[in-house]
Amino acid sequence: MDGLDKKILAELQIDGRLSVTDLAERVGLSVSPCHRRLKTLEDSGAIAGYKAQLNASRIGLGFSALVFVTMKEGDNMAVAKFENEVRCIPQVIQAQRLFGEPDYLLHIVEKDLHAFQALYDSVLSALPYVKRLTSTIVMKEVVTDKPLPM
Amino acid sequence: MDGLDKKILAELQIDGRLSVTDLAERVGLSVSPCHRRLKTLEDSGAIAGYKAQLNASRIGLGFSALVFVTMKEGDNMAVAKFENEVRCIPQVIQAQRLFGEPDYLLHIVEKDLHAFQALYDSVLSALPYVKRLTSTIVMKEVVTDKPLPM
DNA sequence: AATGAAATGATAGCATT
DNA sequence: AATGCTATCATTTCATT
Repeated sequence: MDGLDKKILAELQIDGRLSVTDLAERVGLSVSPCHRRLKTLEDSGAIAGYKAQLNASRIGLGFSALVFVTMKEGDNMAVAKFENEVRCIPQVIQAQRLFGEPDYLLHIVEKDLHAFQALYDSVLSALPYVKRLTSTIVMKEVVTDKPLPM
Repeated sequence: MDGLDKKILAELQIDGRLSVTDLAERVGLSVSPCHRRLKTLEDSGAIAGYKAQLNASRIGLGFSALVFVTMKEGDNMAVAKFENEVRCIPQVIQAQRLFGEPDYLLHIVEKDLHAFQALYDSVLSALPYVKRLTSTIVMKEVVTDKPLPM
């Protein structure tokens, strides 16, 4: 991974739909070698994929909350089972396992506070091996989806 | 926004580099109307942009932490000044203002624990209007960049 | 508001340096 | 490893239904 590869990654984090022609021009390469480098970056897994960034509130998801999860002592499958359940909840758009307590942070999006309450009562509270849930409402996204520093 | 628009958004959240030709086929439309809908979704802001998703640890950013920020009582510019400083820190890839205390959650990526310590001591501790910082190391990303539910 | 067709432009493979 | 060339495929506009 040299400077040209880093330039390619930087450009594609700003505009993931750049044509290889435009990309080549921006990084100062002609089309073919740029295309070859791009494929290598994709195949190596450095580029995991490409995604459209949606404006959540424009598609009816104006509410966002964080839920901290503290786990009970469980058997050695507790972690895997809990994580699999979490992955199946569409409103959980991000989940992280932490060192120490709480054990997890879940980032939730919903239509509004009422929809969140319903989700909390019926789905989140029913997650297995959970000792305690603590939630915090997000007031504002200050920084989202920032390009990774390189 | 009808069902076809939602299908278009769902597909582009899975693969943001889909050609309009492929997209049209997947949503069951011919190319031109699909192209027209896509432009409308982009122009309306429902699609904010497109981005390559990078594998952070593959580009030397194997360390991730959360930093909770509690603010001092400040003048009425405190919030704006703090947020502008936060936006300028490349390692802060996500920042949210919360209701109640703590006031902010910052999501940080770095090369390793040492790089994080350096950032913490020299940059994060120097942020204005801050009363207290609390940090938590992320053990594992369980869910990242999940498509929004529609 | 969707379709088909046609001109312009992009992609991807291959031969060359 | 980068370049230029070329055939194939995609994008985008416009006329039609």
